[in-house]
Amino acid sequence: MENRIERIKKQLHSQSYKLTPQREATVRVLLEHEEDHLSAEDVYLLVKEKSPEIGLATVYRTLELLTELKVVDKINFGDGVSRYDLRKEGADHFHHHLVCIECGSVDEIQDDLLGDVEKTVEEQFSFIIKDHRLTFHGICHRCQSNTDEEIPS
Amino acid sequence: MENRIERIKKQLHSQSYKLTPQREATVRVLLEHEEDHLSAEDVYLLVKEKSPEIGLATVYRTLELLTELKVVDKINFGDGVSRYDLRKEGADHFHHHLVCIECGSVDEIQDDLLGDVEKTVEEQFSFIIKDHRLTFHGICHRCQSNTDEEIPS
DNA sequence: GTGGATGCAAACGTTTTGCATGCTT
DNA sequence: AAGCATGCAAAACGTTTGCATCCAC
Repeated sequence: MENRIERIKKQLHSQSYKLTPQREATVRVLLEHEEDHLSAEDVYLLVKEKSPEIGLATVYRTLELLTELKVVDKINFGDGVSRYDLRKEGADHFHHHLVCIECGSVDEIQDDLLGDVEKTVEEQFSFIIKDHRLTFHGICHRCQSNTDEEIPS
Repeated sequence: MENRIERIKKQLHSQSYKLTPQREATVRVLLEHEEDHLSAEDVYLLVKEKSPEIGLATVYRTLELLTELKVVDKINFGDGVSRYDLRKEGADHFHHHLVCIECGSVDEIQDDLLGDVEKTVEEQFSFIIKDHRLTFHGICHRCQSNTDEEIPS
């Protein structure tokens, strides 16, 4: 935790940005909710719990900055809001997502499933891949067992 | 062209929706611009050329309806607008996209690249895949040859 | 004291909604 | 006459921006 903050701090400094208290509070929320896929508003509300004076615009500006630095990835599951997902330590590719159309849950796949596919695409379409987004929509394992129960969000 | 309209008409009727003139005009625009990735506003402006009395809300409502019927797929490339992409005839999977970070162009890949990957995911994560979204971000073949020219959008 | 960072409120662009009107059967 | 579909305008929503203030060096 602390060393991840330290690393992000260095990354900011290397581009002459500072890790202000507001930025640190935002990063901490992201670290504490690594498994969730928080929207800017979600992050704002969580940061506000510990630092009530923070403004929504600052959260947006911080998230934008972190996206530029590739500390987080901005992703959109089609529900009209952007969500922010911390990059895993040393991950050179963006992980994939399983979105359940029943309960709305989002699970992550860390495995690099696209190695071969990317090689094919680069050769066949002369396209130099810099990043990717892969999301599967379907029914998660939890909803398969609880077929007739409502899953609260 | 005409038979594709006919098929969509039947699909609407089967769910007791009508193919009104406005809906038909919208579908025709989508068919005529199958390669593009039009936003709702884009569609609206194009429909307006031939049917100037149409309202933007109707276009939105039509696109929503077509999305429900899986005639089109709604997709978001992260620029804040939803785009609508006709499903290819008989395509059982949604095609993939190559988004160029230089010139903003969007190319399509019709090949089913994910067969093996999906099998792995379904087995390994007990997830029943209903749909997918795969987008690569990188440099398209045109921008690789024209490295120092500006490509107009 | 200078420059970046912040908080607030206003502005913005996209999408949705309410409602009165219109069309079709 | 009933019910869906439409057009318009207003509202809603997420996000960005302008600006005065603040803070760190």
